[in-house]
Amino acid sequence: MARAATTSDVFNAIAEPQRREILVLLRGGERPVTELAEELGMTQPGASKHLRVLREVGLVRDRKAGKQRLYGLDARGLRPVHEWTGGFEQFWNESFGRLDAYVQDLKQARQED
Amino acid sequence: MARAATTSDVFNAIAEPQRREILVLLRGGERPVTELAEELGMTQPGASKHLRVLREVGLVRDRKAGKQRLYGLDARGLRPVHEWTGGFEQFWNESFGRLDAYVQDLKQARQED
DNA sequence: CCATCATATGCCCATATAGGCATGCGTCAA
DNA sequence: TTGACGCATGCCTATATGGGCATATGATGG
Repeated sequence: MARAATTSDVFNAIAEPQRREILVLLRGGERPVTELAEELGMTQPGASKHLRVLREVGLVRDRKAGKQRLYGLDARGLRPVHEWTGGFEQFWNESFGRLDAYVQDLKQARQED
Repeated sequence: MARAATTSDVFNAIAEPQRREILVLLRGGERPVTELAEELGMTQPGASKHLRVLREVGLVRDRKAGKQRLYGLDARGLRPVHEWTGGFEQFWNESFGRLDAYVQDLKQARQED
C-alpha cells in the first residue's frame, strides 16, 4: 500500500528533503517557482510538484503577482510536529542505563494500574 | 524514484502514523513486539517491520529478555526534528497580512546584501 | 489575436514501501 | 530431543511517489 498519501499529512510532506529545503528558503520571504527551482538545483516542474504537496498540506500559500506566482511560507502546520516531538523532550537526555530502565519499568507498572 | 529510503532518515521514519504510535507507546516503557502489535491493532509481522525501521534510524533499541525481545525508546533522534521545526516558530504566529508580507520583504532584502 | 514568459500537468518509468501470509530461527521448558 | 512460543524474514501485490520530458494553461505586452 505504500505510505498514506503525502498530500494529507504534514509529517509526510516534510519527509522529503527537498521540500524541507524549500520551506527553509521561504523563511527568507516569498519566491517565484523558477527562483526556488534554480536555487535548489531542481527542475521547474520538480519544484512545482513539491510546492503543490506543500500547498495541499497548508505549509505554503501562493499569490498571483502579475505573470508570476509567489509562494510564501505558512509555518503554522509545523507547530503540531514541533509539539509532537516536544513530547519526547524529557526522554532524549536520558542515559538509558540500568537505572533509567528501572524507572521506566516503574512508570509502566503505574500505567497498567 | 519514490522517496529516499525510509531507513536512513528520521523524518521519513516518523512520517508513518503507526510508527509514531509505537513511539508514543514506548514512552511508557519497554515492550515486547507482540504486546505492541496487539495494543495498536496490527499484526505481529507488521509491528516487527515498523520496529525495524525505527531501529535502523535509531529511534528504538532492542534488548533480549529471555524468550522475548524488548523494544525501548531512544528519543534522541527526535531532537533534530524538534529543532528543525523550532526554526519556524517565529513564523507560525504571524497573521500573514500585508504588513507581515512587507516585513518579510525587508528581511529578504537584508539577506541579499 | 499572437508571441512569449512563468507555471502547472499529464505521462511513463523505476523504486520504495505497507500489508497479508507462511515460514525460518532462536530460546526455553519438559 | 521435541514442542511451543516470540519474533524476524521472505515473498507477492497494490499503490504512491520522485524525476525527466513534453505540453497544456494563464497572463502580459504588442
